[in-house]
Amino acid sequence: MQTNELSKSRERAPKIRSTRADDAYRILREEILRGALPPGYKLKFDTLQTELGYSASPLREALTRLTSDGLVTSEQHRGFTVAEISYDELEDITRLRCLLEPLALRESIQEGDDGWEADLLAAFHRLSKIEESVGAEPNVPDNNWAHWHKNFHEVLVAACSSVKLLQIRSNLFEQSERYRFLSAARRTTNRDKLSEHKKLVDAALNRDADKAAKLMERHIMLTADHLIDALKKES
Amino acid sequence: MQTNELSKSRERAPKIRSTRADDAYRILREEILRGALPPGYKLKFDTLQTELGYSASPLREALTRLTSDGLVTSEQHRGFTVAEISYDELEDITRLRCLLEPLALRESIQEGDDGWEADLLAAFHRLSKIEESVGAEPNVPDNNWAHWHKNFHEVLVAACSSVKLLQIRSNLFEQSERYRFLSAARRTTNRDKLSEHKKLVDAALNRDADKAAKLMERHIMLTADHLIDALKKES
DNA sequence: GTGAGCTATTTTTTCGAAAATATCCATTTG
DNA sequence: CAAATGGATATTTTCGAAAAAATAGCTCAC
Repeated sequence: MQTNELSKSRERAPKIRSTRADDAYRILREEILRGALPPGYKLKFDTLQTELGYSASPLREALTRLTSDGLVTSEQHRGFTVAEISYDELEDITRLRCLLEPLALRESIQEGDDGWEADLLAAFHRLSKIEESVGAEPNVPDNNWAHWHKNFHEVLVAACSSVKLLQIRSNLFEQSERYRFLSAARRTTNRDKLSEHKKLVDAALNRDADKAAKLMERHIMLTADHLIDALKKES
Repeated sequence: MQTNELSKSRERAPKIRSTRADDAYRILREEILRGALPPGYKLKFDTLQTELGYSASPLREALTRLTSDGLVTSEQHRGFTVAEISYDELEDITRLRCLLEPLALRESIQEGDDGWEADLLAAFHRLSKIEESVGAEPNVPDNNWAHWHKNFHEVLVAACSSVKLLQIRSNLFEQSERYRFLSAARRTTNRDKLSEHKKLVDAALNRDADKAAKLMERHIMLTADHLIDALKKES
């Protein structure tokens, strides 16, 4: 049990204490997103408990949350399973993203201040640096790239004032992410995302909401098309 | 919904038992929706445990789910609280509903078959019967009315094929419901909702998606305006 | 051979108590 | 007097085991 070490480190910096349920949630989400826990995989408490070192209560809370996120399904008295994937669902998610993501972007562009512009430039810079270095090996689903890509898209819409819209957007983005990871191994072509992102930044900073919205929609559609292609090659 | 028939069939085949966490979830959601547990109320485990008779684990799961639903907030190591309400949030919810609810309705009208038409007529019938009997006492937030009203709106969009859209819609509807209940005690005027619902049914059965969508948007806006008026009278 | 019923086993769910953390309040200290 | 200290209390979170339910395996009747 890590209780000893944990409580020691907590003594030093007592402010930031995450619960074990939180940690379990993050870990499981990661593993599901990147396909380490594949669709349909039965999430047994016994296994998870011994493998992750968390007891049933925090695990159960984590799985409950993931169920709300749409990454896990649950049946009464039958436990939890990693959610299945399907073309239909990917299309469904994509369609909604095409509607909501541009909407959030429009508002963000309208409301964003100097701080937002700065954040956006910073986020783009980080992303492009990663993209350069990863560019050589396109087939490796790089952890860092995913992180900064997500961050970039989050900053892009961050100035939007609709909390609910941002929540929904974030959840849909996350679900798309899983499809990306699941098709990443089979991905062959690597389109020039950097320039797509660059164009988004330019439009945003020029406060050209119409253009930005259009670019965003195309960006999402292109990504989804790639995913569908990749998934089809498998089957 | 067909909850009655379903539960009856469950009695015969005693296989399907709900978990205590499920029950706790439903109970707490009800109480929060109708304001018995008011915004800002601290949800202490000790109290809930003795009052509802559930132990910590199922309660915790219920509260976690309600947090995802936006009815409860939680802070690490600080437990759970009934979510606060605000004009801003109500506006936010309303705006999104005005966007998504008509969209779902359009698709439902496009895809709905004969069975859907029948369900819709049935749902409207039940609602109008309730509405007649409740009409005399407009200020009583009647449990049954809320149930059949929710059911009516659910059936309206039920033929929409986008699972995610329906999930989001349902969640936003639920959050609006809380505002309705919270303002119900202070409600004075009682507009003619029955005719609004009637018009929706007619447009839907005539497959006039444009008209139905417009009616729906107006319906949501009117409701929200009433709520805001009612809430303002309080402060 | 098939399938209904029964038992053993596995797995989920729930409980009651222990551990970890936050909160409160009195007291001290600068 | 304000802020820091420390200990008592309240509360949340987690654990380990018991209870409840599902699943698998087996027997036996037909």
